[in-house]
Order: sequence, then structure tokens, then C-alpha cells
Amino acid sequence: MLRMTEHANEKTMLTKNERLILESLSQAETPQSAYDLLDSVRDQGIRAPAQVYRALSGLMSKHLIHRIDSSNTYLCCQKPSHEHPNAICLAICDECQQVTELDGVRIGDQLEEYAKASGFESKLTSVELRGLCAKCH
Amino acid sequence: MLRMTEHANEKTMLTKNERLILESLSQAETPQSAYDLLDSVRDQGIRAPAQVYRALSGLMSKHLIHRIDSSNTYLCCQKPSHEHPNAICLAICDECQQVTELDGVRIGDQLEEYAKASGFESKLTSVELRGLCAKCH
DNA sequence: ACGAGGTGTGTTATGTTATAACAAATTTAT
DNA sequence: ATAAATTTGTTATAACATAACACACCTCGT
Ligand SMILES: [Zn+2]
Ligand SMILES: [Zn+2]
Ligand SMILES: [Zn+2]
Ligand SMILES: [Zn+2]
Repeated sequence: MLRMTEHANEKTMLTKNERLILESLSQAETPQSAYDLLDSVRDQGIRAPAQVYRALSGLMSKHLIHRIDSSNTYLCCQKPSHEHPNAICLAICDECQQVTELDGVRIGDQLEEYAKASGFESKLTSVELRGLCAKCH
Repeated sequence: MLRMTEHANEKTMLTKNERLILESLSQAETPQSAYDLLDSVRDQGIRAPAQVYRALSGLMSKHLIHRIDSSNTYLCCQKPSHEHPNAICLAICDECQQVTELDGVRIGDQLEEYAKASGFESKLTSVELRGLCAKCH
């Protein structure tokens, strides 16, 4: 971990492996699987899935990346400065794989309303839209 | 498969394995993994994952079951008569695992609106809310 | 009746995604 | 300095999913 003097901004508190994985993800043009990432950081000393999954897990809890459940892939958050929204909303193009992150606060609030009608108290919601992006349709 | 004379209602056109899996799923109290289902139908002649996955795949395309991407599990559709909505919305209790299916037409339309602002044309969206159900919170 | 085409089934093998468990190294706190 | 906490490296295994192929069965046109 980093020294105490660097604790100021919690978002920059990344471990070595988290930095490697985040760097690799940020250079990718499309969402990457954990094993894609493993391949791309092998030459930087990472050898086992567990190391990658630990880094991914840390980055997710810091809200710097998101996981796409429908494809078991990961991508950088496009709103890394946002307050943790109650929903993560990703519009994923089935043609070119580009992803656009939508406003998770607005959509999350709306969904929370709907759910509340059934007595459900939502904490964390995930929205994945599949279709065609502006370029592809 | 059934005879031609029974083709009338496409929703009842289930294969033997689809019927077995749907029956098993409908008796489960919580969402089941493919391997949970495999265990529960072993004594009815199903022996391999591929058979289960084929049945699940068929049932999903007939909109009789849904898959929960965040937990790799499957459950019966709670609105089996609904016209195929543009969104499947599941509110999943983290305490008791009960799932409530919300109105996918209404929510899907709303999300489609939001996405369109980014030029995205959505076809099929999935919403998974995590939290506590009415009983548990 | 026959054979072609389509669909469903059974089976084996393999591919893909993710975690458990533990020891060693490093960082931080006292 | 030493103890405590965290991060890392490593091996092994668990959990989830599909590929590929042979065979059975039904339907349809001849
Ligand atoms: Zn984000
Ligand atoms: Zn596109
Ligand atoms: Zn449904
Ligand atoms: Zn509950």
C-alpha cells in the first residue's frame, strides 16, 4: 500500500497490482475478461488468476471499474468522480462493444421508486442495455 | 416434440427436457443454478450439463424463465403471459433470495428514453436490483 | 413405404470464469 | 524493533458453460 502521507485522496490509494490492472483496462478499447487482463499483464509479473481477481475486486469497491454481468467482462468507470450512484447503467453496443455509462443517480432513483411500490428496499442496482450505439445503428 | 395438431399455442410447445427443468424450477423456492437443477433432475434421466443448458436456453427464448446474471441462477418468469417486454427487471433480496419481477414494459420504455439521448438504440435490457424485500427489511 | 431434412437427445470432452487456502513479503502502527 | 495488518505469490480446485458428434425421432414430399 502507499504511505500514510498519501492517504489524502482515497481514490488514489491503489496497490501495485490494482494500478497494473487499471492501467491495462484503461488502454483497452473494449471490455476485457479477467483472463484477457491476465494475458496483458503477464510480462509485468502477474501470473495467476487470483492476483487479477483481487485487483478487480479492489478496483470495483473503489468504483473505478465496473463489471458487465452479461458478458463477464470489466471496464473503466466513465464517471470516476461521481458520487457512488445507487445504480450502474451501461449501454453496450452488440456490434462494436463500445459502452456508454448513463446517469446512475437519476435512473437509480427512478428504479428505487418503482421497487418501493413492492416494499423492496434497493441498495445497489445494475442496468445493462444491449443494442446498437449511435455509430452502429 | 409434439404433433403438428398441437402447434396452436407456441408457449406450450415444450420438449421433454424443457418440461422437466421448468417443473423443477417452479418447485424451487429460490433461484437455482444450472448445476442445482442438474442434481434435482438426475433421477429423471438427465445426466449432463449440456442437457440442462439446452433446456434453460429454450425456456429463456420462450420467456418462461429468466437468468439472474449477477448470480448465475435461473428462475421462473412471474409474468409468463406478458408480451415480451423490452426489459427484464428483477428485485432480488440479499437476505432471503426471494425475487420480485417488476414491470418490464414501463421501466424498459423509460430506460429506452434515457439511452436514446446518447444515440443508443436499445433492444433488450436487464435490470437487477439488490436489497431487502418487504419481509426482510 | 422410402429417404431427406429438421429437431431433440445423450454423451464425452473441453473451455471459461472464479475462489480457497496458505505461506512469504511488505507496509504500517506502537 | 516488534507486532499487527495488508498485499502478494502460488498451487490447487470449484463453478459455470459450450463444442462436437452420433443417434433417435418425427414430418413431409414422393
Ligand atoms: Zn461509473
Ligand atoms: Zn457500436
Ligand atoms: Zn418475466
Ligand atoms: Zn427477503
